[in-house]
Amino acid sequence: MTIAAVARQYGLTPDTLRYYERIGLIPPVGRTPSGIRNYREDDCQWIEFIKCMRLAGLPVEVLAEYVRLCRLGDDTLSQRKQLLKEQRNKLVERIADMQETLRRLDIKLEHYDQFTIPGRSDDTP
Amino acid sequence: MTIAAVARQYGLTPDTLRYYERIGLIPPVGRTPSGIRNYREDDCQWIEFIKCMRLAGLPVEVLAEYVRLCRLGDDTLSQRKQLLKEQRNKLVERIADMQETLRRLDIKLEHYDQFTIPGRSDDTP
DNA sequence: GCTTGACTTGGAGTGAACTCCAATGTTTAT
DNA sequence: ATAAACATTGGAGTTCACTCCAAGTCAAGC
Repeated sequence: MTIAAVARQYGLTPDTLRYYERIGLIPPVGRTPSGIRNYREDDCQWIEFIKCMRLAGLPVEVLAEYVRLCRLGDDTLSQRKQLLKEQRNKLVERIADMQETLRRLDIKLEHYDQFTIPGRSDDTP
Repeated sequence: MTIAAVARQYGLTPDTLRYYERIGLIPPVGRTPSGIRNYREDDCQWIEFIKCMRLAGLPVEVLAEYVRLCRLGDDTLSQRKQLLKEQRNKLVERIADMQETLRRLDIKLEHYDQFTIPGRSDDTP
């Protein structure tokens, strides 16, 4: 799979994929004899995983460290687990913050409803 | 209330508060005769609101626009409502993304448990 | 075999959101 | 009344995460 195809498949750009590889956010990708990246199944797995984690806001630095540990083999299992656990806990906190904000926005919107002419609005046809 | 006191109260820095005011993320704060900011109750309300929204990732540009609309009076009620509704919907999406990621992290962690010596770990004493 | 388009690298540039600094003015405590 | 601590401004610097570019290489179609 070429870089363009992978980029299309995951909604990233080739530049982003090269960047991710450069900083170790995904392991090095194999090349054709002429030096062109040839993405295999498990490269795609990594990309999908990283994309998901990035979407949730995990820092690239932390993810790069995770990838580094994975590449060091089984000796790093507990370090990896620790790293993921930390990120998990931060994520839970951030979700809670966002849910609190959501609650506030909903209250504010309800409040606005009282002052806005109750008729058709843009996303409730 | 001085800028330092407000900063302490909300876990921000004076620099951030000045920055927020400069870019219109909070309405202009009243001054003492000598030009020093004197935060009143409703300045603090704004700061608390903005802090909550920023914590959830709403862009400063959008929040500044919201503040601008608020300061223009009742004519902007429906625009404000529209703005908040959009941000609310994006927030819901982001929360969903993060919950999906959380689910994956939990699965991964469970998986790690199978390979890690089940003994005391750092945060489950 | 030559054009067209995709790929390569290294490095520079961008945008968002702060964060820091210097120079200067003000308040407070001794 | 003077030092220390805190305030002001304008503007420069930082961090994060990309994103773009130039100069060159490679592959596919005609």
